[in-house]
Amino acid sequence: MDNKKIQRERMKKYFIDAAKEIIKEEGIKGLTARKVGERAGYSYATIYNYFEDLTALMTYCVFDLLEDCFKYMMAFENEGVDCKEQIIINSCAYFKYFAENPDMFQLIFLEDLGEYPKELIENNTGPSVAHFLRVKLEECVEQDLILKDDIEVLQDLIGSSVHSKLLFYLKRRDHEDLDNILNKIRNEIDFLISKGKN
Amino acid sequence: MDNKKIQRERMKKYFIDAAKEIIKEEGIKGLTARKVGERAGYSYATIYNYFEDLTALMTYCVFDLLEDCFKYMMAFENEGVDCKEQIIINSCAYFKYFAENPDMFQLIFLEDLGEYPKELIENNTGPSVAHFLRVKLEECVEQDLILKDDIEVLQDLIGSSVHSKLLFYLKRRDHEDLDNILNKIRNEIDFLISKGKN
DNA sequence: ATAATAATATTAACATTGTTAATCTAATTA
DNA sequence: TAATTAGATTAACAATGTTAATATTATTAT
Repeated sequence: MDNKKIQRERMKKYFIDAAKEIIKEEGIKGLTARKVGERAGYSYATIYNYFEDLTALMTYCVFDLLEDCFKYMMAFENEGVDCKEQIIINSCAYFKYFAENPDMFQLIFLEDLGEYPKELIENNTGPSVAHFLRVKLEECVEQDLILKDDIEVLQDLIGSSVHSKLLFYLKRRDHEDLDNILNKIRNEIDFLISKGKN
Repeated sequence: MDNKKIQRERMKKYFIDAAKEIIKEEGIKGLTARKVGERAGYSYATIYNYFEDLTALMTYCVFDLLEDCFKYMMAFENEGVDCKEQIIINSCAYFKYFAENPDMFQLIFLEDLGEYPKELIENNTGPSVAHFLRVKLEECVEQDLILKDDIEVLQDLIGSSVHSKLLFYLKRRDHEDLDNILNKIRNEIDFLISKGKN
């Protein structure tokens, strides 16, 4: 009976889609078992036949929503542009995406989701943002902008620069405005890549 | 009637202390109005005579707990040590403090606390960790390790490196162990300060 | 010192929440 | 068509933050 599995997956999807909608419209705090049930067209308790608990459902949402994020980011790829500039553009796009979608940041980086179900990890083979950055840094090596040995550190420092700024911005721990922060990101990447080779 | 104010402050302190204890013992999720009331020796609703709501109480705790953090950090200051090394030691200490006190990280950087009461902001004149880092970087300038113009960027990049690693470590978004991360911090600061001057 | 008043603390109550157990309904199988 | 199973629903629980009504204590006025 493979139909069983198909049906089960379909049911799960109803709840996941409902949850995604709610998250998008009302944020994570707006996500409740009752609302998910209602929107999916089932009773509130039915969820528990398909998901361990609410955070399990949330976890499925994360992996689904991650795709949106990637798509947004990749729209900024531009073959013609110099690779350092491409890294800057992409990092700023990454920042802007989360600045515009704070709940995605919350979900992807902050929410306590326990361990991810392995089912989800296995399916997550798409090209990650980290991977994109690495490819571009390798291009920088070819163009003699940075040293091959520094790729690792630079990748980490650039990622840190952006993530930490997102953290402070979205959690209102500093009071800089968006343009200011984007400038800082630009400056720092420029600093890292220009001074890298020496 | 200035006694009124004194008494009010005292009452507030009872609740703040109770809340701090609970946070230390059971984490932020363990903090409830009922528990605070019980531990402070009052009914659960009395809190609302002294604080707008639970998050207001939490905010007071943050500022109180911040002091603990500073003390811990400053214990690592060592006049004899080279300034680059001092920055590394201090950054690692900072990381370790939050690694050992994840709830402090949650409170200080992640929790949604709304705007801080101005009363608290005004009293917060203690030397911040950021300030300490800046002083040490200025020392590095004097020793010709870095350029004066780069202080800003370097301060930001070092802070970002540590904060972002804390974020990923504490929220289990990567799976590196503590020693590994501390090594990375060391490497990155070393990279930033060694390559800074060129 | 006692009565009136104001300040403060407590209890009761409400609306929400996640989650579980008991019950009902629809589908499958014999 | 009857028996069984799977699935969905309702009812219920305990915990939470918060508010309104009530009780208590402290202050003030007579």
